[in-house]
Amino acid sequence: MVKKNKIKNISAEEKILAAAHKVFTTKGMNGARMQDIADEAGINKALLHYYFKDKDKLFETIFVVEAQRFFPKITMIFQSDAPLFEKIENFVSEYIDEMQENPYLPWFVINEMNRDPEKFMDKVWGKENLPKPARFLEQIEEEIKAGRIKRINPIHLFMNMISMTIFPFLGKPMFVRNLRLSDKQFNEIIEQRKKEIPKFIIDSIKK
Amino acid sequence: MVKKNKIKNISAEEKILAAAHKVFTTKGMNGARMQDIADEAGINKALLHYYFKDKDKLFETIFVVEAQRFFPKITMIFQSDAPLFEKIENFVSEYIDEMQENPYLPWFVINEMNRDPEKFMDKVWGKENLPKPARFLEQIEEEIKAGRIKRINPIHLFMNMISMTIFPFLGKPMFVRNLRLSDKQFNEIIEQRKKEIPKFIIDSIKK
DNA sequence: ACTTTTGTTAACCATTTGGTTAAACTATAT
DNA sequence: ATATAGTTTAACCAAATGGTTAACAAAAGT
Repeated sequence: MVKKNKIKNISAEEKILAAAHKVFTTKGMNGARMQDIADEAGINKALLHYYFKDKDKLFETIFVVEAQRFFPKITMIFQSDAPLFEKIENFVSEYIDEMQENPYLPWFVINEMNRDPEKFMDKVWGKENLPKPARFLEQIEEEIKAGRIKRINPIHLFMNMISMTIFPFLGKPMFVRNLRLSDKQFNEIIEQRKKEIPKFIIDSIKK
Repeated sequence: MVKKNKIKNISAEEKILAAAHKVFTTKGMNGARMQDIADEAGINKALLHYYFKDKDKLFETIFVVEAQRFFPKITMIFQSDAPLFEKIENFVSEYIDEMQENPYLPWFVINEMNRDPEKFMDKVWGKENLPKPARFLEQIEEEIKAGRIKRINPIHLFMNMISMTIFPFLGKPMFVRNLRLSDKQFNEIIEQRKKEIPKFIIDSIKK
């Protein structure tokens, strides 16, 4: 009656999830085909609908996991109590690590976010559960008042940090082509950015 | 025999182009429906195929125009001979202007670029016609040698500038929600960034 | 053993979607 | 005015696509 953990069942459902993950994150919801997912999983298309009601449901299952992977670190930086500079270093470094392992992530998330912003935001943060930027903004204000950093609108600082961290993954095809970078070189550049971005920021705001 | 510029023809073809522009740039190639475009244009679906062979052809027509709108400024900054700081200011300011008028642009371009990077890049820059970053890189090296700016890998400087300029448009839904910004406030922030980004960069690299 | 539940498939179905056809309509040239 | 070339449409078509069904197989419960 209750779902048992038969070895076969698990492996089928997980094959589906792995396949759906691959297809959805590379093609997006609109570009993904249920048949592609079935093929990728090596099973019959009907089995997809046996485990997951329909395409939307399957997509949402994948999507929520990926979005949770992408966003919580933004929340984290808001709420942690580490010193500002350390916080910046942690954020950049952890984010880049995450995206080096899942380079599709930024495109996937940004793409789906723009496809239907309302539904998206509600699904990622429940209507209530929003990260509170107050702590982060306050912290910057404190540093300014203490005379340790220059006056800057915290929002710009926040945007700059996130932009420099994420965008290179989105613009990769453009960067590698126009800067004549090999894949290896691009990855090296990205690796450098873990230190380069915090340095760039701190050089800019430190008094 | 030869196509005449009858008023009606022009207006039909242009209605199609305007409609295709709207649908493609908001939904993307995969999300766009030929019927939607026809409806938007207020004409019969068959007429789309009368003026444009098929969906791919129509898409490409729109796409090339938009991509040309998005990319040439990157080329420009490489090739101009303006002083470095001025170049940065021009780039940021002009780019933001362009995207304020066409906020869909970054998403559309990034999206299609990731959908098929090879075809994309070839279509935007013909296989030969690549911008040469050498001038820009040299210029930064010169400034470093002249002791006017700190040592920095020009590639990082380039990535930072582009990232800070473009990304806020891609992440808008996230920013407005998490920072509790109204549309008006968001636009004000963006407006500020025309000065804020160059300042942020120059503060960081100036000796 | 045999009944029931769960897992899996091939074949099928309905809708959507890009694209075509043939006919009708409009403007222009003769 | 009428023939002609260009424009527009309604109706249609075939392929793609998401989803269902019915039958069968494998496990689990009794």
